[in-house]
Amino acid sequence: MSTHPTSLVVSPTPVITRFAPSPTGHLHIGGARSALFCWAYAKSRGGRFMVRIEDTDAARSSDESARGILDDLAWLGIEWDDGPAHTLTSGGVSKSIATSARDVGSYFQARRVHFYNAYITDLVSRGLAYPAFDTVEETEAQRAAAAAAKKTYRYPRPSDITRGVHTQGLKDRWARANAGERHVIRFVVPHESIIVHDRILGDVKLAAGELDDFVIRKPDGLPTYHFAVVIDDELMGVTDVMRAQEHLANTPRHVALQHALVRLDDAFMGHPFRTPTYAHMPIICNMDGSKMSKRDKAKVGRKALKDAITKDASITPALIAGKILAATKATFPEADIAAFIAADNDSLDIATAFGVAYSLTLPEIEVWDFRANGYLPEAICNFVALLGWNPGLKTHDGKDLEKFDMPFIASHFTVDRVGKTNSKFDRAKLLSFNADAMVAMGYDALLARWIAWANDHEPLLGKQLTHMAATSHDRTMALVRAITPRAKTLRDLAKSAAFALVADDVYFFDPVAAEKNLIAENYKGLSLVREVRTRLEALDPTNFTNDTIHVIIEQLAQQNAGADNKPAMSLVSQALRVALTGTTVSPGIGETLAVLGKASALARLTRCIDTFAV
RNA sequence: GGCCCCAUCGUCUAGCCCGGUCCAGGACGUCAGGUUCUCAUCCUGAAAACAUGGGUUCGAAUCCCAUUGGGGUCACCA
Repeated sequence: MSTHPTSLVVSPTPVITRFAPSPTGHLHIGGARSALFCWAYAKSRGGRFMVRIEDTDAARSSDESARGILDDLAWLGIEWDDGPAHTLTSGGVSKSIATSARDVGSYFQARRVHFYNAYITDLVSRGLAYPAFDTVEETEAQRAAAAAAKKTYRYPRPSDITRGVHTQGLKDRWARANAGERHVIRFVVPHESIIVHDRILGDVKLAAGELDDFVIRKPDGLPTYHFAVVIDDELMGVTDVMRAQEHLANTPRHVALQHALVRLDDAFMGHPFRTPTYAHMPIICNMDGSKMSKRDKAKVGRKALKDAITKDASITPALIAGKILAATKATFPEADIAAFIAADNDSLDIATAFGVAYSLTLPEIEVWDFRANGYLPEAICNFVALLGWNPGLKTHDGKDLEKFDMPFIASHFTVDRVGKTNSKFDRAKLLSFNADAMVAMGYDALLARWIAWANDHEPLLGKQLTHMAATSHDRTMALVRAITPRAKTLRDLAKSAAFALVADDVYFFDPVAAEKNLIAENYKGLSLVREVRTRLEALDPTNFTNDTIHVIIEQLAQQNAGADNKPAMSLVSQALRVALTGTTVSPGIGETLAVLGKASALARLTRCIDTFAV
């Protein structure tokens, strides 16, 4: 764990890591962990952490997604030194990131096409890349034929192409391409085995002949992922690549490209591309072992839909569309919904809209989901850091150290403590971490966070809380203290706080609870409520605290002790609880009263008495 | 299916590299008690794992091999 002091001296180049998301949706929780580890590694080595937006899929990428991903990263506290400038605004506070990024050109790949094209041209001129004119249908057909014959499909190198030779065939192809014919550019892979030295997995060898001539530039002129990554990592000085294991199989392509490429810029003209160190991290899975993906939302939505249809055959796509329209004002064609049910599409939009319309809880997959549901960034980072890594330290009482903050991760992270095995994402444990984090920050901070969260995600609640905190701060703090042990997320907080947030004259008396605790035994409970009301009325409003109230309640309980002389605490408190909240569940009865305050408490007791008095 | 990676309680993991201190420790969850005015919180305790089979060795969770199982990847997506 402790870095050897010499290692810093030995390593001359500063560490530069990067997180390179594709802006096609929200930040995936697995991506968040990748980013966290890259960030932590750079920080632990005094290096720089970079974010680059891989928007080379013109059809699926969007600036909105890019902004969302950057915002989620910033919210998590994973701040990049290099990358797009971004301002995080949360709870009315703004924070700017990447204000002194290195000047290495745009951090959006779609704006770096000139770089890629220069290197493509160079490769072609050296007989290491060639235009190919196959249609998508043709290659698809060949692939299908190979699959039918149970053979591995590899793109066959054209006979007019020889690696490293600028053949006449290549010249002809280039002429056709320049004339405007639709084409891709393929890389002429070397016939040699490639070894990836992985810092987590060890040496991973790919035999010669396993790679085919893969595409490095698409018909629209944009580079493929493989090519853009290799060019940019070199040009941007990336020294260490850390990413999920799903990328392991791509790495030989990248290494092959690095071996073939040389720098074309003045400062480094002719220098061969360097191979960064690689570390492939285990994958984060669902509890059922499958890879955690955005499609899981569709799966859950579809299952609920199917269950509903099984129960009630009259439910049709048209009916569902209507209900979605009513709930979300969004319109979906019946055909799309039918296709969704039949698993012919996995529309996230339909799944989400369906979830809203049918009050269905979809699994949290993206950072945004956790954010909206009231998880704390520090809890998420802490939890996610433990998926595939741990500091290997003990607490003072000998237990495994597993609660820590971002500075700790930044100073203690080492690649050699990253594991090799995939992990399952256990929400129950995350919830536990989140609950602990809420307590750990202290009630003042928690209130501020709760309000900030509510302002962003539940504006009405935010207004209510802001008003309450401003007008009666003591009662608000009492409320937070009372409900925190009953909540695991910021969103949960509102559930336990509902009794205090509802108006004095609208909450509903649960009939069963009222019968049992107020009316039964000849209105025993109600008479206790009357008695409490009389005694509370005598209290000074400024002295309406848990302690003073508790004394009064205990006295009354003692006076109503049963034959065994045990105070009738349960009798009194349950009667009061129903009177004050309409239900039998609330924080301690003294706390409940104190949170409401004298005026509100008396009003509620009066309303209860008026409602049930004979 | 080809190629690649992986394998400790239900889950996250410590231990493995440098065999003995491990009839395997912690955490979450579960269960049982306790505290308690309800619900929670909190406290105590319990059940719960080295995938299987071969080696190597005086000795294997730790090293080697095979099997089985799981995962990833095979795009003009990234």
